[in-house]
Amino acid sequence: MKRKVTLKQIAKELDVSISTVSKSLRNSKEIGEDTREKVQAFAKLYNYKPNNIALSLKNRKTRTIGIMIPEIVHHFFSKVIRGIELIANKRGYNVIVGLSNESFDKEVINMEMLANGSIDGFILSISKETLLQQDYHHFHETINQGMPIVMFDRVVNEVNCDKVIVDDFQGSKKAINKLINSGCKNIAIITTKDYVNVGKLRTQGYLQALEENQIPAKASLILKVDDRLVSEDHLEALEQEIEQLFKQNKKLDGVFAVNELYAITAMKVARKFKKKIPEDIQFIGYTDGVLSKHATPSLTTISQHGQKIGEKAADLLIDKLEKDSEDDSYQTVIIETELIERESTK
Amino acid sequence: MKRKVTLKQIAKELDVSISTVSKSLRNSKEIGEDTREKVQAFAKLYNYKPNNIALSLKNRKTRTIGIMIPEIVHHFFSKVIRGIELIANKRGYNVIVGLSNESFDKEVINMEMLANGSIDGFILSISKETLLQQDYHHFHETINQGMPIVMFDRVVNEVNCDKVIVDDFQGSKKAINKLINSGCKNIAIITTKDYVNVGKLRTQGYLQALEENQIPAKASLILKVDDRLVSEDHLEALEQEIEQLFKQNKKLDGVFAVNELYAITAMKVARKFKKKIPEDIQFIGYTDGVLSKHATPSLTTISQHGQKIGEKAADLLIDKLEKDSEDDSYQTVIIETELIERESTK
DNA sequence: TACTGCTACGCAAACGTTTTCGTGTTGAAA
DNA sequence: TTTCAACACGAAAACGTTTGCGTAGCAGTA
Repeated sequence: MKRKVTLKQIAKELDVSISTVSKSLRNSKEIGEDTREKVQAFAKLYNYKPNNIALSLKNRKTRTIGIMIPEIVHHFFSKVIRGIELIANKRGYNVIVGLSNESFDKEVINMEMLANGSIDGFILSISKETLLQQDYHHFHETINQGMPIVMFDRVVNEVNCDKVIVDDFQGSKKAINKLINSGCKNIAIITTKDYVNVGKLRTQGYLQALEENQIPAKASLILKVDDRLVSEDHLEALEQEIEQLFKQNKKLDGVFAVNELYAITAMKVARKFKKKIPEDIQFIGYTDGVLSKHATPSLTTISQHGQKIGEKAADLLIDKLEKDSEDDSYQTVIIETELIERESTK
Repeated sequence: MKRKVTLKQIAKELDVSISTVSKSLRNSKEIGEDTREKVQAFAKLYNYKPNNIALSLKNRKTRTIGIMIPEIVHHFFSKVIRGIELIANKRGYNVIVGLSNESFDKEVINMEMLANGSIDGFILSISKETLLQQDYHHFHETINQGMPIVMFDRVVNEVNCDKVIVDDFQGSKKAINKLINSGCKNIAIITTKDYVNVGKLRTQGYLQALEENQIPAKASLILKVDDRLVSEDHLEALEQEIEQLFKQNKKLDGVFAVNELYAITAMKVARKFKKKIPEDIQFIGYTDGVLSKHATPSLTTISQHGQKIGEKAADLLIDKLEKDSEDDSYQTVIIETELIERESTK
């Protein structure tokens, strides 16, 4: 086992100074041609690569981006990571991942752990618990220390930073308009409690679309599910809530769900009620994932373009990192949604 | 914006030496009680946290684990990451993620990038291209530099390191035995080309199970799909190949597929052929993912326990990192598979 | 007084780089 | 012969830590 070779070792071996070696490798013309070549040959032979940690310490830059997300076993988030990694690598950065697991404490601890020199900036999506407690001091402190943050998807007005979001409002409207144009008269929405901002916006889009089409909204058509039911262990509870929705609205002919799982589960309930999809009732989900594509019937969805979100977030962050001027202007980029039509709608 | 405070700044402010500050914070009894308290109070006030990079350089340890996987938008791999992250965090390590995207070159480049001081050890699963080319020099070099590697799932005998694998052979047998016990007489396997080791093992398990039950294997019942068809863009091609399988074997009554997607697609084809599941034909998949759980009918699968694999791999790596003795013994841990019965089998 | 032994602190090296500045050696011009 | 620029290289500081060792000051003892 041979340890990694350092400048010092090369210097000693070739009987020159460390500076000479360093300059030779960086092709400084301060060094004579023969010395330079000799050093370079030796370095290549021993496969010399500069030590990243030493460089980081010297330059006070790590060329590493920290990601903090609530959950990684999730189609949307992993797509975002893929986007971030793609851009980061292309621009010479590495990516370090922290999981908050939807917990406020883990979010705080993980951020502190990474903020002490390990990374140059953050890309993150806020955990549900943090949204609930509305405690954003850790973001403010991080930003205050001069470490830029880019938030995506679950963002919050109280924090001043670059943001990449999906136009949930418009996306939702797009879905409802599609249902209306396909002949639906009684459209329900299955959404989450309001503290998750994206759920709130999607509900608002639903209401607005109805209004614009002179369709009166009915409270019984709005089902706000407790978030904890999204956890895969409480599927039966979720199913029962949706069954209630069907029973209360016999003429239901369209369903818009704010995530895949709700939509798939709703389709299952519809099948139980002997309704034909899409003839009797149509479905649209949100977040284009693997479930939508491979369900039977396949599910029409609003795609969020997770990868694009990641790419944009990474570009925003790296731009800020590499701009020397410290401007305090922040932008919010909106990634357009897209309606992907499949078999669950006419 | 206030930059992070350093020992030097505290020292200057309190008019003591840097060493005094450092020792005070580490509660060295070399330092007098009053000085110690003064320094600690000041440090707390300014929220001093030691700089990780400086520590890494000094200790020649980063307390960071590098993960290199072929793909992150993948239920199995993200579960593994979750397992790694869980253990790593618990034991005070961070996790840095590299994606090979199934490419040999990216795997090599990414590994070199991380190996230069950024991490203490690797946990990885080999890319398909690397498996195809059988070029493992980058693994050998990394290990030679004294950086431990733990491989999982897609491993290879040629590299000497700790490994965590699934008992694909037994898992596959488990599945086939289940089908046989449920009355299947003509069981097909949908698998990948042999260069992916896990596909090969699963095929062997299939053959062995048949043999043990005195059922002759038939070549027409073994469908080896080109891997590129797993990419979601070639679903029709995949579907056609499976249709061929059905046409050639009219009495087909059981299908074992080495991944979720193949299984789901096969069920779709069966439905097209008006076969009832599980009455006329039964299905078992491999890799328990979100598709299996929410398909209709839900799919019986062999679960690989991705999270456990990640946890075990992380424990193995950290154990090796923290053991000072340099023992050259490597172990291969086998994670048991589990048959999860759902609606696609009787 | 002279010595011993604490206590409480500072100095400096080390981790591996990069970079600024200084300097010894040439050869040529004055 | 002196002077000077050009060349080729080395010394040292800096990034932020930790730690072994040296030492000034002081009290106690012989």
